[in-house]
Amino acid sequence: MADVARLAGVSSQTVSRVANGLSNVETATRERVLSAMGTVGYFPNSAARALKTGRFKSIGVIMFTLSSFGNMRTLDAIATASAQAGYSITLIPVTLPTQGAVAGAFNRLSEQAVDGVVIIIEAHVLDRADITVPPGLPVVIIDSDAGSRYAVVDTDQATGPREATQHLLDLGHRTVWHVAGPDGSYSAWRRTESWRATLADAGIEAPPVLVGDWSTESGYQHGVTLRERDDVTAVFAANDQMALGIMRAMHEVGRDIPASFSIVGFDDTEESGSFWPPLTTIRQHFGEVGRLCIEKLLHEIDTMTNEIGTTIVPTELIVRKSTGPVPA
Amino acid sequence: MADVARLAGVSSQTVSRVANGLSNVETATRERVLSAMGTVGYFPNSAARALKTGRFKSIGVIMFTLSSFGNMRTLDAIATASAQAGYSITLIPVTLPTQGAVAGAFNRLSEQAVDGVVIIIEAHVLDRADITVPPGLPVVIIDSDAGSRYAVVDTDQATGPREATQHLLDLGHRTVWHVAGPDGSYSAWRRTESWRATLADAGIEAPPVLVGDWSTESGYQHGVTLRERDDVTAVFAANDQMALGIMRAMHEVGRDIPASFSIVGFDDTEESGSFWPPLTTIRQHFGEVGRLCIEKLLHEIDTMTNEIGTTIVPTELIVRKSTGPVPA
DNA sequence: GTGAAAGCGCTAACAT
DNA sequence: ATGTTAGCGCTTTCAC
Repeated sequence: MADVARLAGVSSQTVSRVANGLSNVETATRERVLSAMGTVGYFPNSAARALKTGRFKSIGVIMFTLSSFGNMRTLDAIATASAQAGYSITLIPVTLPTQGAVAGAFNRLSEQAVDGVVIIIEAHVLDRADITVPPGLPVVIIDSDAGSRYAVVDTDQATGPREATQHLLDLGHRTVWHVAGPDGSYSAWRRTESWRATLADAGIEAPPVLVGDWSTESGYQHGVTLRERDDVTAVFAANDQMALGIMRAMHEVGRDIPASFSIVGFDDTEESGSFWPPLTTIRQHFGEVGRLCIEKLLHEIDTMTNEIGTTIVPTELIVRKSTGPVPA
Repeated sequence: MADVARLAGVSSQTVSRVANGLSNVETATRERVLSAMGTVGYFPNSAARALKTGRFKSIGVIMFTLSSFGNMRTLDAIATASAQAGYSITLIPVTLPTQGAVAGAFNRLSEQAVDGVVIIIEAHVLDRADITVPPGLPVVIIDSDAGSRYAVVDTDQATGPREATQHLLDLGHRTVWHVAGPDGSYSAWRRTESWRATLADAGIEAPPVLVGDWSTESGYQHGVTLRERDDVTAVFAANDQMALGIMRAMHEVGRDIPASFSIVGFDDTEESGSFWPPLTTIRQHFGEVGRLCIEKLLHEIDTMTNEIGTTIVPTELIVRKSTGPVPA
């Protein structure tokens, strides 16, 4: 910067004004500074700027694993929305979902060069008294029940499973089995509860829950169990990957879908419509979640307020070919 | 920091030493400082530290879209490897693959708070004279032909397609059709070239290439075309998603896989083994690519050297159930 | 419209 | 083992 100032024959102050696009610089001076910047190859040093202004123009994202369809889509939307607002994204990965690892990530948060944080950790960790977000740091949480203490953006996890279950009941199935997400996942828990409530409303006792881990493989394992039973005609899987695994198990023994077996998934991934048969599922709007998230967070950052409360993003039932009337 | 120093009755220098875990501090003093930090609620200011040291402890990642299986797996590995080395990841998304957008991202690079950059942009953009990485900034590029000017980590894109094509020829198929990735993708181009060369080596004239865009939908479209022709018995698809779309098109008209039609994909996603039928494909080791990438980059950062040259990560042919002998 | 001075919070270098 | 000094590159404040 000093070089630029010397070359342009102005003070470093004026250079700063030009760099920030302030108006009170004469056009001729501005030109001179700009060209000096060019020849010197000047770029503002973000550390110095951040030190002075206290703003980093960056948003931190805490997440366990990127390798889940939903997280990735959400992150994509977050990155896009942030970029539009001139913020970059700092990834703060938490390798292990252990208590210590999460606490560590939260503690390191304060020394991170970020103006605010989005937390995508599908677990009840924020309920723990020993894990707290540093005070004064704007935060938005995705898929959490912490709406009473933080700003939360959440997908509606109740309506979708209800629609899925009801859709199957309407087709004449006597009951609907459920392959759930892992213990400890808040989303998984709510999908299970909604499925159970829907059956209860229909006066049906819920069959035992089969607990998976979101993976295709765990879906397949449960599918192998389910295919042995003639009385299982309909399943609601807590995500599309497990649904895919279940369908594979059915195909292996020649059980036709949907003639002898119906299944509904959850997520609606890019591929779900091309599974065989194309999967009936609940579409989540991950992009919308990410967008709203950043909108909220930027507002918090600008106003330095804490926007407590939950924003709900709805889902949609997408009926394809994996569901049909109960077999005769 | 000054507060901590005052409270602990030491100089700010000693506080700095404690904060950085240096050894030359008496245990009693360290304790005192540590407790003072606790009561004050002290956290080091990364901007000030960066300003002084010139190191940001952050690695930039430039990428087009997160929503591709490979990119996301690579990013996951990059994030994990970086975290282990104490670096965070700054995402620098390029929303549009236009020339201007890329140039813009590269220019902004210099004012970004990063010590080095990983570029995951599957296109020949780096060949353009007008797009250059700021000099002095350590860079590693993934899947590129720029190995003569930059450090590159690349998946072997030749062997896999050759194995895939040869696998199909060995099964007795007279020729192998190819559904390719989009024009402009370096990976797609190399897969196509390798497929063509393998056919040529077998004395077979290559059928016309069907150009897709990596999406399931584009695979489906080409599948609809291919299923009309009785002479098409084997296809090599440039990724698993397009393979899935092609299989769907075949299922729709009742063409049995692999009895009347064989297909090989590329990538080996989490789901590919659960497609129906389970997909024969070429496995890419995205995690390894990401890991090597960071290893190289950190070395560049530490030594401030430019490690020109390409590191190749091999692939594997995974034979499942989507390929079989040519129909009689 | 422009410049001079001060200081953000930290650490490298040197002194004790 | 600890303290003192200086300065990283920028912006804010105030003077002109």
